[in-house]
Amino acid sequence: MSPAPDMLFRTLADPTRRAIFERLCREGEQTVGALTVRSGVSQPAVSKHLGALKQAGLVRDRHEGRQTHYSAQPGALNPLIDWTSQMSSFWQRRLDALDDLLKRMDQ
Amino acid sequence: MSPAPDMLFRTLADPTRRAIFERLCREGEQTVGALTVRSGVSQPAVSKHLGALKQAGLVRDRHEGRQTHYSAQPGALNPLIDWTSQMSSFWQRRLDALDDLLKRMDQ
DNA sequence: TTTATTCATAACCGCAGAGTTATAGGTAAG
DNA sequence: CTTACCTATAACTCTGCGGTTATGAATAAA
Repeated sequence: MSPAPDMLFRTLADPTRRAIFERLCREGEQTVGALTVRSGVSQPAVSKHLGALKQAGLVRDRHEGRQTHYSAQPGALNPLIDWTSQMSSFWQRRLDALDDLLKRMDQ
Repeated sequence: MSPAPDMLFRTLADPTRRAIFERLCREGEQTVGALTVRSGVSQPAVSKHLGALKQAGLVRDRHEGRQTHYSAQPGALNPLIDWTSQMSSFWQRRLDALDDLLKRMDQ
């Protein structure tokens, strides 16, 4: 029920938006114009995606003159990592319990 | 561009569907009826969500008489883990490069 | 000052998808 | 055989959102 993973999943669900985030991770800081070029969509669309990414805490913006530079925000993926490892631990724990049970039945 | 993370993100983006998956991870195998009870939505809605989860490889179904048991499929989250760690490694690598540069400028 | 550039916002459109009710298929119970 | 139960599918509605074009605001260039 924690809101953090929800926001991240919804934000990263869109392929275009995730592609933008990936580019920022791979290539570092980019201006809106640079991001727009190979995005396959219009500049306003890119701006909206960047707004969503920013609201999810996935990117940071830095204004310099008349252009805005965006960069990926590292730690933002942590809730996602936490969630996945938690899910993994759940079924792992249940496997352990099953293993335990079988071992005790063995004796 | 790999299709695996895309499917997982889209499937897990919906809160209701993710809640169902979480329950299966926490509590293990469940029938459709049991999952419907505290889901807040109708039984057909739950069935559709389970269908989506199954298509994404996140759950497995087991037919027993007139009821169907669903269980979480452990390894299915691996592409997600890979993707996040890859993104993390990207900006980590760039931070290392920056660190290197600063160190060399220092001398 | 005027013009050009860069980005964000507004207003609108179309569609994917999450929800519903109704119902069919298959299995257990009477 | 008939009835009741469990799940899946069909058909439909409606909202959210990703896309567009048009335009505004701010800054650089001429």
